[in-house]
This record gives sequence, C-alpha cells and structure tokens, in this order.
Amino acid sequence: MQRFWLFKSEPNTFSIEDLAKSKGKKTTWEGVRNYQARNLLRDDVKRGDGVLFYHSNTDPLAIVGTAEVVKPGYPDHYAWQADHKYFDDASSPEKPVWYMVDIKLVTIFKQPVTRSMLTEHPVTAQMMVMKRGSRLSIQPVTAEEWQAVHELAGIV
DNA sequence: GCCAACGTTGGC
DNA sequence: GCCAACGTTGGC
Repeated sequence: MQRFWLFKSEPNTFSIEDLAKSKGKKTTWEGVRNYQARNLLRDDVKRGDGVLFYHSNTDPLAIVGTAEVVKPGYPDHYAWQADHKYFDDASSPEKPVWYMVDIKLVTIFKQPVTRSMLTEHPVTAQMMVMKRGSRLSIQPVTAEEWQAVHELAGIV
C-alpha cells in the first residue's frame, strides 16, 4: 500500500530546484541522523510512496512540490566515510546505523503551498509539520492531508 | 536511571 | 536575532 511522507529540507542546503537539476531528477536522501526518522526510512518508506517536499528555515516556508520514492531504505554509506560531513564512527558497512532512500521529482507546484495556506485549511492545519517544535525531518502524512495539499496547490 | 547542560532545529 | 522545543551527552 502506498504511503505518504513529508521530507523537510533547507533550500540553502538542497532545494526542489536542485532536485530538478539533478541527473534524472533523482537524488539520494542521505544525512538523516535522528533515530525516529531513521526508523521510518529503514522500515516504512517504500518504493512508490509519495513525498511532499517542504522548504524549512526560509521565506516563504512552503510545500513546494512532490517526489516519489524510487529506492527504499538502504545503509547510508556517507556515515562511514571519515572525511565526510555525515561521518559517524558508530556506523560501519558491517553494522550500519543510518539509512537513506532515493527519491525522484514528480512536480514542482506552480503555486507553492505556504505555511499560512496550510494554517487556514482545517485538514492541513493539523499536519505534524504545523505543530510547534516539530523537528522530525521525515514525517508521515495521511491520504487526506496529501489530497488537501494538492487541492491547495491547485491540482485536482 | 536520572537529569542538567548543551547543541541544533526551525518558526517567528 | 530570539527563543521554545527537542535530542543527545555525560556526570553522578
């Protein structure tokens, strides 16, 4: 069964435009270093799942498009590259600690769904990302929320 | 096992 | 720039 997720990214680091410019419009989603998010990537995010691409720490804050999971959870090999910023010596090829997935761009919204738009819609106002102090970088999204975001983006 | 200190995230 | 929320670390 297809599920839905929201992936947060700071556009300074990696924006949806960067994804659009990537080879095959695909990217690896490495560097997640939080156990709760790791568990989701490792156990629950599946090929074909839908991803809402959210720009955090920017102006305007918005869901800017969607992507699709093209490769489910596999060990994050950057964790065992000593010179890499995502290096973590607790992880190794024998005992990987961190996981990553691959995603592919589906749509850049012509109308980004801003945080203020999300606030005004009864369904999207309840999304996890809207909660104060919501820091999880990989968040589950319900089918209703997925649908409501698409309506706000002008996609029916 | 508790919890204070600290660092980071991220909205405002 | 501020600060609340949260996760992690480390002393005890």
